[in-house]
Amino acid sequence: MEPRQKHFRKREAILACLRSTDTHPGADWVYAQLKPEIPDLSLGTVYRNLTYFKEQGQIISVGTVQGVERFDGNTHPHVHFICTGCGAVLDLPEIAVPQDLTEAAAFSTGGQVQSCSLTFTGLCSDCKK
Amino acid sequence: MEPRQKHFRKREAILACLRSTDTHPGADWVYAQLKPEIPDLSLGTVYRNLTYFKEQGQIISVGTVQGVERFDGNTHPHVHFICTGCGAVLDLPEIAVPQDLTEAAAFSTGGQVQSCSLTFTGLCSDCKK
DNA sequence: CTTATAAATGCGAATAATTCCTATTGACAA
DNA sequence: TTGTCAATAGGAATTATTCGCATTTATAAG
Repeated sequence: MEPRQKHFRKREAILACLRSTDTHPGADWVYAQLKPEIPDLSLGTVYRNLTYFKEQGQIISVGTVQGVERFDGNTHPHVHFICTGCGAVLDLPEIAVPQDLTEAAAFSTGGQVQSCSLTFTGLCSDCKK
Repeated sequence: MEPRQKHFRKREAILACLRSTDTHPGADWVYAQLKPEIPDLSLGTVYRNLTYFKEQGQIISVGTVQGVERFDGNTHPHVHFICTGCGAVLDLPEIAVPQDLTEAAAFSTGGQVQSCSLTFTGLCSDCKK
């Protein structure tokens, strides 16, 4: 089974790579993952497409951790935990974001709320030791 | 009334500047504010002290907005709204963060939770138009 | 008073993540 | 074949942030 258009192979590979992991990686990690199988991949293309997908709402930005922006291919609303020790970003699927808060925020600002992010920061179980 | 120690005037001025505003500024804004009254202030000193205060827990980082890290002198837990149009960061004092979530997060990760941040993103009332 | 020490700072260089520029390529339609 | 337009590579450029080092200041010690 061939990929439909060679033109979009890299774009699709970048999205697929991001969706295949739960490490919430940065651009350089995605690049390093794909480079071996796509030798002529450019880092600029990774940045360009991550920005593109983010604008399209197909991925989200978890924020900047230790200087690099981290992404998440899972757009379903969920909570994150960021370890200040090792820089790991974890999902906390057990914790739900109260859904009425977004309406309250929209009312409070008088603007248009597009997304909501609840993030905990601290030391993961490994770095805690 | 003399400042106690000339040695700490700049450090104190940086903290006071951050606490005097609700704009959640970045390092360059603080520098621009203080430079006229403290002509020999260095941008490096602003960065150095913001990092220092952040480590001390006397200020918090709101996150990176359009490439620059934004700070908040108000360490009392509260919710933020970030406008993707103009880059403004607003407080949403009407919205409370459920306090039991932090315990749930600590239990869920098995680690040590140090802080919690709830942030909404969208367009402010001005940029909405 | 002099000396010593350590922290805070200024200044400019260095770093590193991200963006920008330009030529090239691939897809597709006329 | 030709034209057009989006996607890309490659590397240069940008820019926020950090680093290195000499200098200044406060404070304590001799």
